[in-house]
Amino acid sequence: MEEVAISVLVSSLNPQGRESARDTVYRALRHDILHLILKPGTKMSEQEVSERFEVSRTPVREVFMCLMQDGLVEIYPQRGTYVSLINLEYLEEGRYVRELVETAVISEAAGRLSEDDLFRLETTLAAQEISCRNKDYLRMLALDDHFHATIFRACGRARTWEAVSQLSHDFYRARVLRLSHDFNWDTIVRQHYAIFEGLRKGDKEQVARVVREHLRMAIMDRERLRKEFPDYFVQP
Amino acid sequence: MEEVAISVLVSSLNPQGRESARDTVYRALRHDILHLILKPGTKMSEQEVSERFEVSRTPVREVFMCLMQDGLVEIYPQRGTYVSLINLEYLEEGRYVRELVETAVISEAAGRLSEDDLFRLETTLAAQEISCRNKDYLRMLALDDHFHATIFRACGRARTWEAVSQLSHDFYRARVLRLSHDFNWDTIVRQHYAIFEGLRKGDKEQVARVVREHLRMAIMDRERLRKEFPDYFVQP
DNA sequence: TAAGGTATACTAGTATGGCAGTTTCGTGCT
DNA sequence: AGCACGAAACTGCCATACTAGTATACCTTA
Repeated sequence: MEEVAISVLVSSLNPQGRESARDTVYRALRHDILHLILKPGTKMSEQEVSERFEVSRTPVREVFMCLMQDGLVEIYPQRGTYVSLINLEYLEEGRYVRELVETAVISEAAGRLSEDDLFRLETTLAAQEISCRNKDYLRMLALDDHFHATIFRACGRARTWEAVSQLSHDFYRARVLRLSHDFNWDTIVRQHYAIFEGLRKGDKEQVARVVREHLRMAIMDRERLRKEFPDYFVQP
Repeated sequence: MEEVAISVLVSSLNPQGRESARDTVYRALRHDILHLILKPGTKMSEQEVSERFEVSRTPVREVFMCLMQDGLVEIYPQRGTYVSLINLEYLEEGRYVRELVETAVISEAAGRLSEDDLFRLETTLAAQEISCRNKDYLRMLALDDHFHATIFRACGRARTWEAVSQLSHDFYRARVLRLSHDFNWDTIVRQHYAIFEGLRKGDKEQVARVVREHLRMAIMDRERLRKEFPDYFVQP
């Protein structure tokens, strides 16, 4: 059921439907990095990955390049490729831009969504409630992003969402990191409902306010995170 | 003297200083596509490119991948790779996001720039006046971007600028296209001066207003462009 | 024992060849 | 003349071999 997140992330790889070895490896590694299965700072050898996926080094190499462009790995020629560390400055930058763009886009969307769009959002909300009850946090995270992505797409801003997401990789990883701890997803679901209602009623003020609140809530205690996982972060 | 633009564009390819064959080809092709030397819709064969740059097909392949991620080419497996057409929707989307982000960032920057930053901006302005007098339009374009990039970088938002630029490739190509026609760069330089003054005085209102005006001015007559270069654009 | 230099085992970068699709164009048949 | 078929010439995809640069462990030497 990871497809919710993945379909958003990859999408633009192959104009046709077919999936190359490259796409497979790219999806897998990207997923593993974003979900901290591959921990920041880990060394990734082309050889090792090519053996794990049973492909040659060529597609792996290309995947590494893409991941570097995404800012997810760093390649040091003749030395090695490493999962990039989480950069708190990048994190804040991503969050800031997202707040900026999303409040604007969502105000624009208020009252303009089609019945179809609203249905999609409501369905996602239902899924969120279930996942929340089951304490399936990773799926919650995916659905959270899916909710926001749907709104962007509904206003014809799919590319904007992708660009903003691109900038928010460290934000995402930090959110995953925080999952191991507490955190009340109830609040998030409630906020989503508030956004949904605001969108339906067309209340620009409300949706902008809630979204801002929603994203600011995600400003977690960074120092604590850094204390707890010191070698996951770049030192300032 | 293209370095002004290029250094901004590439930057993050190689953590070290050295440049691989891949980087060279990437830079060159990217430049050629953005400046319409390679026209939208052109077929690009791996073979042809590898011969032109006297490298093997492997780095060329990798460059094609990167360009696809940038949205500058489209790869159809077993058929060919083509320079992507300009999409007016993407163009407007890029312009919209840029307006949104840049007005916010620049208001934030007002009154907070260091002497060093202001000096850099003023130097760029001087260069612009010269290029304007010489009617060196391509350099004007590069300097225009450089001016804005400098502001972003000065507020520690370099990555934001890159992400926004990424989204603005079609916007950029359209600007290049328009260069062949009229257009009063004087106005642009004057606006830049106004921005500069506003930044120095710390007048948030002024800079935001001018930037918005500045970017809206770039809303060119799209229909005319499409009429004139019909096969450069995707049909809606 | 400690320091320095060298050999070796890595790394990523590049070149090349073979494969499997797709397109194109020429040939032969109707 | 027009249409269908097939061969050939592309395309990108992947595997493999080789090059060159880097880190490290070990051995030599002072």
